[in-house]
Amino acid sequence: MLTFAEENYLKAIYHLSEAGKKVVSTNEIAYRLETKASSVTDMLQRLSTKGVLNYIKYKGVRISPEGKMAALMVIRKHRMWETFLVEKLKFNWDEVHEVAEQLEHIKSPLLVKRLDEFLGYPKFDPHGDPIPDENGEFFSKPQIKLSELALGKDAIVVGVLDHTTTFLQYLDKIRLHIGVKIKLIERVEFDGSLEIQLNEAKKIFVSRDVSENILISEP
Amino acid sequence: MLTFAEENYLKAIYHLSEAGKKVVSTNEIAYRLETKASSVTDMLQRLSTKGVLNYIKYKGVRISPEGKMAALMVIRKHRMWETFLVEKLKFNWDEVHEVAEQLEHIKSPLLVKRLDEFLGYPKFDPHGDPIPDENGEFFSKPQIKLSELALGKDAIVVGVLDHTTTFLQYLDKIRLHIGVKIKLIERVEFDGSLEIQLNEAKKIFVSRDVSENILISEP
DNA sequence: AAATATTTTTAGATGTATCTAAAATTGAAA
DNA sequence: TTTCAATTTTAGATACATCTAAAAATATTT
Repeated sequence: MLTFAEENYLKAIYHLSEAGKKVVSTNEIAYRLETKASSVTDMLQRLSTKGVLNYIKYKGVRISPEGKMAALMVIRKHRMWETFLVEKLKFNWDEVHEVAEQLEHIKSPLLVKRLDEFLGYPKFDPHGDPIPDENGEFFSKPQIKLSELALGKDAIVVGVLDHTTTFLQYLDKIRLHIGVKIKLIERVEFDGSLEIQLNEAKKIFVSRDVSENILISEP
Repeated sequence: MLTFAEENYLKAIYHLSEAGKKVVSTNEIAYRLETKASSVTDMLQRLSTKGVLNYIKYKGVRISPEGKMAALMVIRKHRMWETFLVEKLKFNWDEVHEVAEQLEHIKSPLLVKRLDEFLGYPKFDPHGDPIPDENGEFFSKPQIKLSELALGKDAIVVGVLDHTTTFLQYLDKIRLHIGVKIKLIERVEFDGSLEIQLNEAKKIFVSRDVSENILISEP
């Protein structure tokens, strides 16, 4: 049985390693979790003993198959709770992260099963991120950044890379949500900002920074 | 901000003191929380420093007004989550306790508010226990034990004193649920067991032990 | 390749939450 | 009222999760 802190480390390592593909360094983990490298070393040694990480001193860490599954189950719960909060409790998509960070650690297989049923087996959370199923499998839509969209092309907004409150609230303000159809009207060479059309109606400008944090897919 | 363990101690002390009325001893708390008296002493000293308990060495402990409110908010969340699990996720009433023990520690005022709305502001949980409101206030129905019901009298089942899985499953089996109308047909003097009629239909026998763990009120 | 910089680990503390064993206090019985 | 038993507290450990400071290993630059 993993503690809350252990689950958080595992989740961070899973994300940093791009789904377990890459080796992750102590400093990367420390930066991500806003903690000290020495604390990370301690935890890596403990998680290694528990068999969820393959850790070699000074050489970085790799997530084990059991560790990957454990991380995926935490991510599954996190995204399922976010979906619950938005769909059922009328939370805004920028209000769910912190609460889901707590709820993701609740241990009850029955609860996860029933919640999944109650939500109608959702495949994506309110931010467009895929929800792993009970076997850790999930859809990964082919997607590119809005900044990479070709001029004149249509696309659908399918996700965001930044999950901060400020970014999500800004997207609310400009009415740019998951599922919205967009067309690239113009790209300003000087600063990389874009003029886009939303739902064949309103035209808006977004900066390069914003366009690099919005994920889109072919319609 | 209180830790999980601190909240659990406060809740236990609140219950043992009968809503903060009585002074509670170290041993009582240790027995209730299945821990050692020395661990309890440690915790009482810490909680006393935090202002939620008034503790005098060797003389027992009394819950402070702030402590009482904190305990009530944990109990509020516990009972609200139990209601959610039964009403929305189709849990049986004997399956909810352990999960609610985890969920009651989630810190989010917005979540509590929205959950309350979502459930339609319930006043009682699936076991018939009252749910305190945001000010810590709750209804306490005038209620007696089934064992104290007068012969030939009608009553409504409004609660249980024992919350264990085995007891609740037994009540399911004999179809004795919250809200059921009962009438006392006969009391066996020898062992205190009762013959009762459920919903003006089926007649059943229950032992004294069982009858002392069922709460009823006048119809 | 040696010197320097960066990264990582170890050593030693701190706070939480628990334990066992021993000491102190209280309450009850002789 | 003294003695004995029960209760409660303290002292000293252990595990978790974190920290700072110092040491060790690795990577980079000259």
